[in-house]
Formats: sequence, structure tokens, C-alpha cells
Amino acid sequence: MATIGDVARAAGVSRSTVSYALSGKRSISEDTRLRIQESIAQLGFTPHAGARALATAQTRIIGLFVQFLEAEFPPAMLQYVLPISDAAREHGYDVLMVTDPDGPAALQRISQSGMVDGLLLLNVAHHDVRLPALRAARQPSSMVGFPGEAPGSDAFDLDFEASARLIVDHLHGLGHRSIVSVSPQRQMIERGGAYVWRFRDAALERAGELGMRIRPYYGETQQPAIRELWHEILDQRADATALVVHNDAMVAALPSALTAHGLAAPDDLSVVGMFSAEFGREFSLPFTSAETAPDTLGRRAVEILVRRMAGEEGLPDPAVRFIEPALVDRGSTGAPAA
Amino acid sequence: MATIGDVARAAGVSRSTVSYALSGKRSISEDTRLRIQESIAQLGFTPHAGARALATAQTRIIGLFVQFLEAEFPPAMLQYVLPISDAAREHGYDVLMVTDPDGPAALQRISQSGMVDGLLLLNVAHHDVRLPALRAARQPSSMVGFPGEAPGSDAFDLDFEASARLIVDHLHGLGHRSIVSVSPQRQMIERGGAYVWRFRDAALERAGELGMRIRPYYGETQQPAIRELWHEILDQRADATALVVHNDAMVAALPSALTAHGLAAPDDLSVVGMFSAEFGREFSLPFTSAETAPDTLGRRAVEILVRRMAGEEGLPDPAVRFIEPALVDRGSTGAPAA
DNA sequence: CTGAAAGCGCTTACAG
DNA sequence: CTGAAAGCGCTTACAG
Repeated sequence: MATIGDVARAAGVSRSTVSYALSGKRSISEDTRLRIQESIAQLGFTPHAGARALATAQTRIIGLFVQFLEAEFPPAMLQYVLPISDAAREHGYDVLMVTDPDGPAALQRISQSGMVDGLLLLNVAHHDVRLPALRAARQPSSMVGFPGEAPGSDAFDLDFEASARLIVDHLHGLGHRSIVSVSPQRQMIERGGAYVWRFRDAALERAGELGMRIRPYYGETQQPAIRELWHEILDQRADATALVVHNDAMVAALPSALTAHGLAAPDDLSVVGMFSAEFGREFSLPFTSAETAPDTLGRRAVEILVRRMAGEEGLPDPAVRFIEPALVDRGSTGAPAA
Repeated sequence: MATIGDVARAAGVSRSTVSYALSGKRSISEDTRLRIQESIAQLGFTPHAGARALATAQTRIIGLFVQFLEAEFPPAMLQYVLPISDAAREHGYDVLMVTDPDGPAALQRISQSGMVDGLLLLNVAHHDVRLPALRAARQPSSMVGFPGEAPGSDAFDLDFEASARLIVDHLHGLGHRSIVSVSPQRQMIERGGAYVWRFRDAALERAGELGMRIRPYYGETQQPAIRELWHEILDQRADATALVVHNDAMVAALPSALTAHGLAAPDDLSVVGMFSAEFGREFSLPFTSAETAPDTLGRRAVEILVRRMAGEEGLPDPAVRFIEPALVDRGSTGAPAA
């Protein structure tokens, strides 16, 4: 491969001049700049990434640490990864995607070796096992999720409390007084998925304030348990007139469960989900939902990380930032069925 | 950060000795090895990746080039990415995931800069726009998909012809003589998705040989078009007694379409899909299917790539290799309905 | 069994 | 506006 020395020789200048022509960090005469450009094109020169990393202590790579918890719904993850990758590229960064099951070790290894300029953690849990390694890292970091401890890095998450209130208020406004809610799988609580109890508790509290009855379930992970649970819920719903589903796997299976029971939303039952527009499209979900905005969360995590990596001045202190929820009406709610 | 020099000083040896202790490329006395290990642990030393890459011309990173064609079903992609990432890590490689919409430019940039030791292309099309850049790359490469031209790199794909025959034979054996088939979206043909016509043509040919009638459709990408197309197909199926669905988005929406029509498989209609076990689980698909084995494809692509990167001798010439299909019986086929 | 030194390909103060 | 040189942190022949 051509090196900067080859380019310099071909253009009849020194290596430093080529380097400065590349970076634009000092002015170069029109004439030599053109000669250099020509030589670069002719030789097909691209700077060696490792050499550059060694000289500058920068790689222009973001480490993306993905954690696949069991019992989590895989299709939901890609909605975060893709916008993050795209946003990183728009800012001139590449993405090293790390799925190592041993998250802390991988984080430490990648961080210490200087492979990346910044760390982006996905799916952060309440007492995330990766947090100590993150704290020890010298790179700036950013995350999607809700860490229990004060992070020292930026975190972005949906405002699940506000989402719960939004949904409960919406149903209350339509006249519903008794509803069923389906949370994520119970195991997600033990794993520290704060969104589980944040949503659930807020929903219960708001329902209490409004004098509504709410019957809470935890979801299932796999078929056929999902289908059976739906049958149980739909059979025993008694006087409940609305369904709030905060669970990807469960809501994805709801359309067939409803038709199997000869039920239609909103005529027989009002339904509100908690999923992204994209997820709804992929699974053909005809349900009104609180938008979970994975792309917004991912993109904002990238943006602040990029600014920290650039050493920008005057940035706010690292903190958890909540995205405001929005209700997307897909017509699956109405007045309570008689 | 601690450097190899710090470790050497702390252990009272030269830097080369530390380096050899790390690599094991020459024997070191028990005594000094222990001192070095201690110093490494104490200083929390991890070799600088850029320096190492510069010295060895190796990065231990695989570049994974993902291409998101419009009209493709995103959830299906993760099934390839995850096993690839896991397999890479098992072989000691990290993964740089590239989703740049300008595939050829990204491929060239990453390859030329020496950021990666090998290239892994996903979702390769018949005349893939990335192939010229791939040919020019100096790293070994491997791909999942079916490139039109002789590749110069290994490619892995499902044997779609065999899958089609397997399915048609299975239905013929059960007594079906008239079937409906649903292919991927028509646009995928223009995009060079060879699997579309390879499956379709083989199915038509086999059906012809067996004297079966087969009525072919192309699928839709988005709701509500998907639902409408299913209604059309199910309404106008006439004497067709079985459904062959080679389309992720369509098959994911089939359960609700069936129940909406009051149809059940296999009592009213036999159904065979073309999807992975994992996909079937995520979408709760109760259909017999030809397994598409994304994990096998991804893992095999990684394995051969790793061996080529290691410069292993006696490897077979690069070629397209087909994975044999297998029919997974989920009980959705039976004798033709009366 | 171990060390001194060259070299990988860049960037960037230092000089002019 | 440009060049010579030091330095980034490793690895690896070369020597002993």
C-alpha cells in the first residue's frame, strides 16, 4: 500500500506537507496542494488507521456495547443499533459493535487498548454490571437506559412514568374505569430493567388517583406461553374494558390472540401499546401506542458523545435525560364497550 | 495509560522481553515471567491497539458490511449479525459494523486504511455494487449471499433451488395438486436478490415436472398493502389447497390474515414458509418451514474468513457454497382440504 | 534466556 | 509557505 512517503515523493514535497494538506491545519500553496491531490488519487493513498491512531491518540471509532439479555425480544434491538450506526457515520465515526456476553471484560479490554474514542452502552440496567468498568474508562461515554447510580456519563431514556400517565389518562378520558396492564417479563426486574417498574408503578399510581381499577400482569417470553397467557387474560378480563401492553413479545402476538377470541379493538376492547412506529409497522400492529422512540434515544446518545469526544467546552454535566413520550393514535381505543 | 515501557521498568527487564512474554514467541524464565505478569496486573496494562496494528499490520478486527435495502424486512438482518459477532469474538476478533448507505466507498475506505484484517459482506446481491471494491481490497473476504460473478472470495448461501424442491415435493407427497406461492417483493429482483428467482424458478419447474399447478404472487412490503394482498390471495385461491410463502414480511402477517378469514392450517389450507426457527419463534409462526439457517451461514462465513486471515495453507479455492435446506415440521401441512 | 535498536506510518512542534 | 526530525507504543530480527 502507498504510504504518505510515497505521496510526498511523487508530489516532490515533504511528508509533513502532505500531512498538512490532508488535515488542512496549515495553509498550502495552491500549486502544491494540487500536485499532492493528484499523487494521492494516482496512488490510491489512504492514511494507515493504526499509524494515525498512534500519532494522534484518536481512532474515530465509537465502541457500541450491546447486551442481549435473555428473555428480551431481539427484533427490538436493531431499532437502536441502526440509527446509532448511521448517526455515528454522519459525524465521521465508525462503530465497533461488541456483543461479548462478558460485558465488563469486553468494555475494559476495548477501552484500555485505545481502540475507540468513546463508549456507547445500550440497554443499560439499574445496577448494570458494566458500570464499574465504564467509570474506570478514560474515554467519554454515553448510554441508552436508566442506570441506578450517578453515572458520570450521559444517559438517555424514555420517560416511562410520563408514558404510563399519558396512557392511563387517555383511557380515563375515554371513560374506562377498569383496565388490564401487561408488563415486561418478570425476570427483567431482577435484571435491573428500571423501565419495568417505572412504567408499572406510575400506571398503578395514576390509576389509583383517578379511581380506576387496574389489573397487572407480567408477560411471557416464548410461545406457546405467550398465547396461553393471552387466552387467560382475555378470558378472565371480567369488567375490564381496556388493555395496556408494555411488552414487545406480548403485543406482537396480540393481533392473533384477539382474532382467536373473536375480539376487535376498539369495538370490544380498547388497546394501547408501548412500542415504536417502526416496530408497529414490522409487526403489523393496529394499536394506538406510546412511541418509544429508539432512534431518538440512540441518536441523542451519539450526538452528546461526539461533542464530548471533540472536547467541546461548556457542555452540561453528565446526567440522565428523559425523552418525552407521545401518543400515536392508530384508532384502537374508544369508549368502553357496553 | 501504562505503556510496555512502564511494565518493563517495573519488572526490571527490557521492553522486548515484556513483548515476548505477552506473545509467548520465545521462552522466558519462570522468574521474570512472574515479575512481568505482576507488573502488568499492577499497572493495568493493555497494549495499545494502534501501536500494535502499526507494528504487525494486523488489527484483529473484521469489517462487517451490512446493506439495508429498502423493502427488506429489518428484523431478519439481526439474525445474521449476532451469530457473526459471536463467532468472530470466539476466534479472537472484534467486529467493525458498517452500515454506510454508500457501500462501495465505505468498503474502500475501511479496507485501504487497514482498519480491518478481513471483510465480511452481508446480503450480497447478484451484481452487488460492492464487488469491484471488494476485488480491489487486499484483505481476505467472505460473504453471505449469492454474487453473480466469480467472487475471488468465499460466499455462503442457502440452496434455494433445493429448498423450493423440498417444499414442493413435500406438498405433492401429501396430495396437493394446486398451490399458491408468494415470493419476496418484486423490487428485490431488480436489486439483484438472486434468492428470489432461484427459489421461484425452481418451484415452478418442479411443480411442472410433478404436474402441479402453481399460482405465483410477489409479496408486499408495508401495511396495509400486505393485509390487502393476503385478502386477495385468500379470497381468490380457488382450488389451491396449499400456500408456499417465501417472504418474511408476508409470512409474519399471515396468522392474522388466516384468522380474519376464519381459516386454520392445515385443516382449511396447508402452509409452508421459508424462515429461520428464531424468526418463527419471534413472530409466533405456527407454520412448517424450510429453515433458512442464518446463524449457520454467518458462522461459516466467519470461520473460513478467520482461516484465510490466519494465512492457513491448503484451503480450498474461494467459491460459492450452498447450505442444504431442512424442512422443520410445525404441523401446518396435511392432506388437501376437501 | 535476555537486551539494544530499527522500523511500522503517521502528526506536529520547531525552524527557517 | 515548507522541511527535517522527534515521537506515538508496539514487534521482531539481530546479537550475545
